[in-house]
Amino acid sequence: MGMNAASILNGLLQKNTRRTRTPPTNSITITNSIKDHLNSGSLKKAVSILFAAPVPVPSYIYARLFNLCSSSRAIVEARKVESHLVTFCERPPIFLLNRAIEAYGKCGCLEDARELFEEMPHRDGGSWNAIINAYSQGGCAEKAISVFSRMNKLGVAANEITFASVLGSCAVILSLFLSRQVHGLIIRCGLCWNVILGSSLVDVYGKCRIIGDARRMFDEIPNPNAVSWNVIVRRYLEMGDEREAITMFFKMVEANARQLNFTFSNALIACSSIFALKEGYQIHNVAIKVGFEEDTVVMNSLINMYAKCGGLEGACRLFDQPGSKNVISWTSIVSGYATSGRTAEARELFNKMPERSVVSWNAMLAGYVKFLLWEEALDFVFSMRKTTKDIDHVTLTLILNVCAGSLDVELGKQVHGFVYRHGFFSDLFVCNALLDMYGKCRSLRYSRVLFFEMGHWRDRVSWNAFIGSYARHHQSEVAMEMFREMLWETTPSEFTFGTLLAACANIFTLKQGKQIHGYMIRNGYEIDLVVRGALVDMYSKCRSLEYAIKVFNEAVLHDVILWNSMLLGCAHNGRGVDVLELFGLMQEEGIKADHVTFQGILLACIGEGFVDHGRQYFNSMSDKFCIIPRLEHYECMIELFSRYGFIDELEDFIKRMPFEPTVEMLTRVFDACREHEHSKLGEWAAQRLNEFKPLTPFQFETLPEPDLGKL
DNA sequence: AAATTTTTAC
Repeated sequence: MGMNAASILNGLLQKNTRRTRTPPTNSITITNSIKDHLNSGSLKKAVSILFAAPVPVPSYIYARLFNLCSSSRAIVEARKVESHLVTFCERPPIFLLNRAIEAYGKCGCLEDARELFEEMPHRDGGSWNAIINAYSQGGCAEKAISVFSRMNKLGVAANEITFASVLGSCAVILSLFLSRQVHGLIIRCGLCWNVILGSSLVDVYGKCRIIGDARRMFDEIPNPNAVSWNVIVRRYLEMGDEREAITMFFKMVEANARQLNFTFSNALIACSSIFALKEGYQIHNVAIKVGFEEDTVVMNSLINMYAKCGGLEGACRLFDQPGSKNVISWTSIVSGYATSGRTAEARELFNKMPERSVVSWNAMLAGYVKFLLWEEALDFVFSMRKTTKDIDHVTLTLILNVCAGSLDVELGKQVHGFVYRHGFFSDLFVCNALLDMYGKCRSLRYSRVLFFEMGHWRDRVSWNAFIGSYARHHQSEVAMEMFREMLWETTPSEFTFGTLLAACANIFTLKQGKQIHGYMIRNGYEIDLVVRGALVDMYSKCRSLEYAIKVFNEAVLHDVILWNSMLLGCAHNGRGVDVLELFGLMQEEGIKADHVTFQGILLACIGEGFVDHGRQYFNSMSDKFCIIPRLEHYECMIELFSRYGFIDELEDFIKRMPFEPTVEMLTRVFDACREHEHSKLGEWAAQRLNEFKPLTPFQFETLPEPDLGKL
């Protein structure tokens, strides 16, 4: 302890001076020589000349030396200058020692800074500022604050520099209590008109998520500068109030304040996340007007905004401008195509990328995942693992989504192992994706183990995933019990209610479903379209069609999903005529039917025996509604013809299908033929059934080995 | 003399 480089050098210096009685060197010559080196920026030479001279130099030379040490982060030189100073100046001026503390702080040597500060026989306010700032800049917010409180106890007056550092530290530890106290002190010192302190207060209140106070502080700043505006825009964005972030940006334009490129990117992020294409376009115009269209950050943010807000053409136009192509803009473009479902084009662009980062791979993969293209996604993961060893928490989350979507619990377990081995276990997003995967793969055992292993750093999403796995196992009582358990720890979200209601719908427990509905009303939860759909579904599956209709009618807005819930609800309750009537109303409202709508309609036709109608509706799908009938629609038609004995039509239908009939279809046809005594078609079906060989189960091991564990 | 924000792509 205490034998740092400075003190060793100190000792050497003293020995040196004692032994060799060098004649007093001309101090002016030395000073001039050091000045020359300082002017040409060669710090090392300046310091070595100083170090060789056993005489003090004027204070301003030491000051310049320390400043250069600070800006070039030269710790060795800083130590040499300090040791020279304390050796040859009997009582070094305090302000020079303050410079030394600053230099140590800037070099990140907080221990040197602290030691010097503690050893100083006399300190002034600047010494306190220097050490507090060193701590606050060096990432030791708590230490900065504790030195500040020591300073206060000793009655040393703080100034704006002190407060700026302290507020910076408050913003790191997110202490609202402390921030308010410092705010009080600032007011008492009459410093609240200082722009920097004002902006810092906006910053710290915003970071503590007291956005109202942040805004009040902002409004009190007499002349907000570029940083002040940037902070308020950024804080609104982080609060999720994108509208206000954009509004503040335009206010800034009105106020003629100078923009920073970051302010543009913050405002554009706000536009992206609420799909505000029009506002984004206006911001683009501002960027052109103030000459920011060359700035890479602004350019990339603009490309990203257009790509996200559905203005892909605009994004491409910017992208095609010379000098606009880099990894980030490439990735934005690929992501724009991928997330809008144009995966083939996205992939083509992706393949053309001159350079890719892990984010580029993730963007492409996210596209496959979003559009449920599990096979493509899996192939893509394999080539990703072959091409690069880059992988991050986002990749892992996406791979887990693929596992969940394709119900591949084996691959999921491999990923789980990878997560353990590579230190991703502390990532809540990854762990929640693991929980979700086990839940969707119906691996309740693994879900439970993981959920309890996660202990108390789980969040609301973890609970939702966990409750979801019980719901999927039709254990709605346990799901409800877990819900009550959840309330001790966190607050539920709309997603929770959707999950619980689906669980109730699956096992037809009206009582619990009503409890959840009641809980939501009592606690003032907004019933959004998803939850409303789940409620309609639950009530109708629990045979409370009247409630279902009531919930349906209470909606201000009916989207196609809500209509579908209602249609299917009626269909499941044997109210086929109502289904067809509702379908008419739905079209009057101008809602475009989708494939689920037609499933409801066809089910209604089956229930009512409307064979003609069924046939017409089925044909209208592709003729009028541009919906390609899916497997389930073909199944409905086969059921319709089979149940009502339309065997000739059945034969015609099944033999003209654009794909091979499934085992289930053939079995149904076979049964229908037996019932309606139609041996010809029955024999045909029986023969086709015999051709089916037992399926070999999908083996992950036989695929090219990705071995997620080895990299 | 010194200090505040921000770091764009999943």
